Amino acid sequence: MTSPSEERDLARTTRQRTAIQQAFETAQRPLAPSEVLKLASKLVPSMSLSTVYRTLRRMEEEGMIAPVSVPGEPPRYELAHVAEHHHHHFHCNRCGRVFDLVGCPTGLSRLVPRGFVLEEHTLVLHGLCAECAPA
Amino acid sequence: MTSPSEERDLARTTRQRTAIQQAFETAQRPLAPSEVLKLASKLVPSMSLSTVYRTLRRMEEEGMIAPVSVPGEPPRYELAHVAEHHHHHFHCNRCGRVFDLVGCPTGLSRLVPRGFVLEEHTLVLHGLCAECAPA
DNA sequence: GTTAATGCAAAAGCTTTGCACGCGG
DNA sequence: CCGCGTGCAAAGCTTTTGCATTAAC
Repeated sequence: MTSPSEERDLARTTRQRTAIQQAFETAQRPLAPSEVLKLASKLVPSMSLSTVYRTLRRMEEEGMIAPVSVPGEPPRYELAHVAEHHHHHFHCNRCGRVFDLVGCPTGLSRLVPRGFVLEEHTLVLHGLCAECAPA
Repeated sequence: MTSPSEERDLARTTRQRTAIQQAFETAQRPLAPSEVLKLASKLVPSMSLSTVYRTLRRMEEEGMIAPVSVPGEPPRYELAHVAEHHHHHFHCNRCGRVFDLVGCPTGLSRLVPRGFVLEEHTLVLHGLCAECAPA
C-alpha cells in the first residue's frame, strides 16, 4: 500500500490549478463545477469551464478531492482530507448549499435484505441551514 | 376557484400512458426514463422518448410516481404507493439496478448541527444484490 | 367536434473532446 | 526546449420544447 508507483505523471502547478485548490480551501464546503469556476475566476479571470472539468477529474484521480452527490443536485466535490473522515451531508432546501456533517447512523446492516452484500452507504439530510432557519 | 380539488385537468388514458404505468407495475423497482422507454415500447412500439419524459413529469405532478435519485446515477421514478411508506434504496454496484428497502436508521437527529432544521433524509446503500453477490 | 397528447426534430443545458498555442519544469 | 495544460470551439448526452397531426372523450 505504500508503493509510490500508484502516482501518475506529476501534475503541474499552474495558476489555474492553484486557483481551483484555493477555491476549495476557502469555501470549506462541497462545490459544483460552476461554483468552482466562479470562485477560481476571481484569481484567474481567463479560467475556462473545460479547465475546471479537466482539473476536477484529475484531482479526483489523484485523490485530492472526492465527489459528493446530493439527489437531484448537480455533482460536487470536496477536499479529500475532509472526505477521509467518513461523514455525510446536509442540503439546505432554501439556499441550496451543502454542508458537512459529523457522525453516522447506526443499524444500517439490518436494512439489508438476505443475500445482499452491503459495501457502502450514502446519507443526505435535507432541511434548513442555520442561516436559513427562522429565528 | 376552478376546481374543487387540487387536481389539474384530468389526464387522458392513452395507450402510451397505460404502457408506462404497466412498466412500473411490472418492474417492481425504480426505473430511469430510458428503462421506461424500453419496457413501454414492448406494448407501444411507436413510443417516443419525449412522451416518456412528459408523462413521467405529469405523473409526478399528479402524485402517481415519486422521484428516486441515487448519487451518480440518472434520475429514476417509482410508484407513489411504494414511496408513501417511508423507505430507502439499495443500489447494486454490479448490475446497476436499484431495489427498495424496508426500515430506516435511527439517531439521525443527533447528526444535525445546532441551528439547523431537519426536514427529510435520503439514504442509499450500495453493494451487491442477491443475484450479483458471490454464492 | 374539441382539445389534450403524441411524435418528430430542433433547441437547450451540462460535460467531454480535438487541436494549436503558451507556460511550467 | 519539451511536453503538459489551457482556451476555444465543436461534439455528445440527456432533457426540454415547438409544432403539426392523431386520438381521447
